[in-house]
Amino acid sequence: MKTRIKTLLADKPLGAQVAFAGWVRTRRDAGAFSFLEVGDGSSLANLQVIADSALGNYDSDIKALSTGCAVIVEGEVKASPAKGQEIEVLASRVEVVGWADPARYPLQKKRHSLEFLREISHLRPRTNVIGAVGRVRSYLGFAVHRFFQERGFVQVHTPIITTSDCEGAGEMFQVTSGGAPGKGEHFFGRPAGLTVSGQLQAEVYAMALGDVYTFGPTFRAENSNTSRHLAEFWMIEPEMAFCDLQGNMAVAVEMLKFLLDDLLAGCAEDMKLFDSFVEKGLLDKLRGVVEHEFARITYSEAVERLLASGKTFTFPVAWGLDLQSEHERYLTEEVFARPLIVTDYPASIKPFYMRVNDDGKTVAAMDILVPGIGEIVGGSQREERHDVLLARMQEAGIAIDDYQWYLDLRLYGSAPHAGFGLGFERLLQFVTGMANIREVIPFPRTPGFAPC
RNA sequence: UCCUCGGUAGCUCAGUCGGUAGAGCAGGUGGCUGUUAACCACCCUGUCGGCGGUUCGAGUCCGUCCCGGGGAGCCA
Repeated sequence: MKTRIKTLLADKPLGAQVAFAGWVRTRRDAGAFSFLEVGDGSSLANLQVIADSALGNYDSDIKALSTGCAVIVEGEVKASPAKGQEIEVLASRVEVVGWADPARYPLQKKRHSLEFLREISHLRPRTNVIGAVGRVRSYLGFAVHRFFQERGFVQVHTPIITTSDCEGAGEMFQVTSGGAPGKGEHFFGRPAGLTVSGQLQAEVYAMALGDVYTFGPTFRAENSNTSRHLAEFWMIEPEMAFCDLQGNMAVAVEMLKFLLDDLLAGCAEDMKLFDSFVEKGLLDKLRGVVEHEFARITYSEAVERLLASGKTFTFPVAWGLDLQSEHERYLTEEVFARPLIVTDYPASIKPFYMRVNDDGKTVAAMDILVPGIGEIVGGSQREERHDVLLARMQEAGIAIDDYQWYLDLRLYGSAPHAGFGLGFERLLQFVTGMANIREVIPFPRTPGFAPC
């Protein structure tokens, strides 16, 4: 019976005979035996194995072990007499099941640059930091589902292939059958693409099931080459019926605090690694977000603040112009030094589906900005009035015929509703401190890059 | 896509005024040690990102393309 190293390190079953399997991180030889550091991916920490020279395969196998080799170990758990680890396993058997030729294996015991590791995305999860990201990503993804499920939200699997663009959400990848016979020019009878957002379809289910959410992959064919953009990324999009902008913000803030708090408790070991080696002060930063209120200002107030700041910005500040990265960073990093919610943007710079405020000039939109990343959440109350929505769509040049289904939601039992989108990888960047988004998704897809 | 800085050994980098390339680590061999990124000695390692140009001669200068870092735009 194989036991996970995480379990052995937590339970410390001194005197017990155990069996486990993993990959050798390092081998150090001492006179009559060798130290093997073995990890199985279940935790950041490895388990030290004492392999005595009396073992039958000591000279043939154990002395030849190197970083990356796969082994199955059986032995007795003992208290370690030396510093660095509490327990170790005195091996009665070490079976090598997979060699890793040290002359060719790219991973060394040393640190590697993240850029180099990206070139070997099939091997990089074996490193401490990328392995930790993998565990944290999994934990956080499950926490997202827990947050919504515990509050009665219903998950909706919105389509990956879609025929409706979500205006303002960037370029779509085109989907074709590559000339597969029998369906004419278009497999679906019309042009189709990969989804850029599940929001519009989520609204359909919100108007039937109440509170819903999507959590799935999203695709953008933008030629974006930055540390914050991917061509394929995962988005969390709740959509709530009978909900206004205030309720929307409340859910977004509660969700962020829940996720951070849960992660700090549930991934303490990995989070400590990020705090020590990736972003100093990360844990304090995250605790601060959990414990403090988010700052809130309207777009109009933000413009006033920027104009009154006396700062010289590269891009102009004026009511009606969108806030640039430098403006958002100044507000969230310098003025407030904590997460900041900016609301009520000019209608002219926001998509058609956002609800027009009574002033006729602004919409019930909200962006949550966080220090270091910028925009992490974007949401709004949706326009529920058929006539207003139709006018906005015509104004925006939307092909009305393609969106009758969306307009129908406002024709039959329309209700106020609201929702937001959260970029899962942006959140992971924020919680791990990883500077480049390519490090927080297992297989990053960027322009010109998709090796496997 | 734009601005900017880079691409030299498996990795991280140095390479002066244009004169045919070096260090540390990794790897190999041997030694030593309850070791912790072990240590000591010796040995091996190159399409200097690709293509083209200038030159007696290019890692070095010029052009162009590809890739990466940082910043920006677009956005999540």
